[in-house]
Amino acid sequence: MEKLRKVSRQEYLKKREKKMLDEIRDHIDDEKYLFGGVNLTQTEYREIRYKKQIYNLLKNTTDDEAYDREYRIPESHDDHPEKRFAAALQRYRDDPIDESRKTRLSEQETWEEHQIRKVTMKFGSKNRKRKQDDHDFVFVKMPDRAAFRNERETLPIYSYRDDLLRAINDHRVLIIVGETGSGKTTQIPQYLHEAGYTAGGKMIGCTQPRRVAAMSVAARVSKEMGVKLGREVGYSIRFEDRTSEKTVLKYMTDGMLLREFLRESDLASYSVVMVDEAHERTVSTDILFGLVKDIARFRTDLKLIISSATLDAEKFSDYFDSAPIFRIPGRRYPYEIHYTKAPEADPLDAAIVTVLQIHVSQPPGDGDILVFLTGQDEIETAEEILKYRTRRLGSKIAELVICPIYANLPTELQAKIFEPTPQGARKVVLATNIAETSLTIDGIKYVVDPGFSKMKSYNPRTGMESLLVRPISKASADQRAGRSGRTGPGKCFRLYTVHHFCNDLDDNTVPEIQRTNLANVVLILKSPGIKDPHKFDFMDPPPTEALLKASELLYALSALNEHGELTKVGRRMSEFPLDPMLSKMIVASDKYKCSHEIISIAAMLSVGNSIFYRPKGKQVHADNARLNFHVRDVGDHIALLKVYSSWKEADFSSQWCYENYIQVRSMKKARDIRDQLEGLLKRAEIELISNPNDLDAIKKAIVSGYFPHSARLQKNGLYRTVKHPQRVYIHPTSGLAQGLPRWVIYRLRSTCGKSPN
DNA sequence: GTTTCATTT
Repeated sequence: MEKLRKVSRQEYLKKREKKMLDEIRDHIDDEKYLFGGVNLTQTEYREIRYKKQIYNLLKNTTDDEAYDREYRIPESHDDHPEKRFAAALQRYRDDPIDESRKTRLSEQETWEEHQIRKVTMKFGSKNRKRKQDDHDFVFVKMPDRAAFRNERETLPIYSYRDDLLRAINDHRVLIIVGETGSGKTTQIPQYLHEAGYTAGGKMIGCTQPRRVAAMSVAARVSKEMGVKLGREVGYSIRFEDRTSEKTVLKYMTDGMLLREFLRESDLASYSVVMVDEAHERTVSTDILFGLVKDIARFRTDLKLIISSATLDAEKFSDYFDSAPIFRIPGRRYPYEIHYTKAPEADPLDAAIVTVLQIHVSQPPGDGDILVFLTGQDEIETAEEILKYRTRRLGSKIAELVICPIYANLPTELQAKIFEPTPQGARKVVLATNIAETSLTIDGIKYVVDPGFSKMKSYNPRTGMESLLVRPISKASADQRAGRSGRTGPGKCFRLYTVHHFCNDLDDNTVPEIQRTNLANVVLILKSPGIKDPHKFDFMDPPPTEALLKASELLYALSALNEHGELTKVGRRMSEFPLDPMLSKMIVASDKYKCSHEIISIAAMLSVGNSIFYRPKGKQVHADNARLNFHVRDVGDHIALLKVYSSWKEADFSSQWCYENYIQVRSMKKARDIRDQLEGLLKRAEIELISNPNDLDAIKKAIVSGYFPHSARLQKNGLYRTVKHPQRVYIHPTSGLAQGLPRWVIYRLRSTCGKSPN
């Protein structure tokens, strides 16, 4: 009975999908353009063939287990952190400003003072001593050259130099465990160079997950070696290649090495590849693992170094056929960890109270406070409350300088966290995860960790990505704690219980490759001729269904043929470092003679964050400014194009951006991406043609990339996606929110929709 | 009915 119902529901869905496809055909005059030059009957035909292929694939994987593998989709947490945050935010917004609540406030005041007095009691119990990592290289001051030799020799790694070189000589793959501060990133490549691994012009490549890291480490090493940056020592990141013929030590982002691999699939110009910060498990590092492991099998002269933080060392070793592990101690200060005795009902409130407690009970000037919060909204709220409460305490306490920091904060405001704290005051830094790995702030002694962060997750069933507030992992909690006391011993206040830490938190954060849309990954894996991404040697395989979903999308975009092989279109698409739907859009623009406009749109869309600046208190002005770019119900893509061309007409002026509530940084990034895309057109055999007035042509090109994300207006005013029966609605900030066109194409988590008519 | 942690090619 149960089974029957299931099957009939599937059939029902299938029928409905077909019906919707039929309806599309009825509503669109030019049926060719909606499906990128393929008429519908053919699409249906392909769909059937593709379903068959998936069926075969599944049959070949044999075990149902693989198919049913647990998807790493975060389940809704029992106590709904999001709801709790939302409620807390609301409460605080209503709270302090309202005059009629004075009685309640004075009660709160008494309570607060009471709390502050008993501060030492509260965190007295349950200490756990931990060691602490010392320094990254990003903001290290450069001493003069004469001092370098000495300084190099005082690094912890120096005493292991000979053993290390012997181990590398004896093994093809070596796992190196060394905490930050051991000097591995700067020293190992130099040791290898001194030992002759760069003879014959071969390079030593060292990958970093972040651009700044690659740049600054290269700068540091070139100074240590006394050579000009970009000559013997260089770096290679997107938009900037500072290497030359002479370069032997090359620092680069992991994504960059991946792109290089697509051009030179045996990495012949390298004698050593060092994958640094491997524990961060970025998608690029994870793919590199598989590729590099494969290369090392036939290139016996290639040395492989995987360097990671302590926790996963055995796992890395297992993956690389029991490669030996080499441990190097770091240079650390001790830090204490304090837990709460009982769980906190309201993490934001607890964090604020803790900050005030620390501030009042500890002498000013002994160290600053770092608080980890989940996002911009929460940081802004916390800032308001803290300002309000410290103002009320007035001269009873020392000054508290509040510094918010998150990636989307305009750069000039970000600089504030690096300003030294004034005499007699204390700085409290309210940060997102950005302070966990990407930047280090001097002078932090106290860390307040409520134990949550926002995480991207991908649901392969619906093809939807979402951002959820989730408890962090143990590794992440330790990383946060380690941020205390870079300058001396520190303290970390965890706003949860020891029990929660030990029993509820995962050991490690789920690797990104298991919670992301894999379309791009599959396209990359297809290009060098890896026959089956399902058989790719992932260290942590992504869910089978996510891979299938990705292949299915690429097939629909005609990047793969019915045998799962890369087509000509697919090859042209893979030239672009973009999401496949955007790449397809560009490839299609060749046909519609509007590549000039489409690459602008693609660049604007692929700037990670929003182009529009919407500061608190000025939302109305910002929204009005944005409306200037929407001419009637023309769609948000066209609006983005207008933003870009207006900026260009204004000579790329920053002033213009301020006047129009546009993020300068995002626009500059869009311009960089656009320039790069323009350069790549030739490789993909696309002509650069401008056709700014034919909006229909532009829309057609967009649709041929984005048709898998189309949704149709229903009678009740909501939209329903075509591919999966999923209810969606247009974000109120979209230019289409009022018009409600019959059809839209959409981009998830974003303010973009557009009508195809 | 009003958003979005962090990265990267």
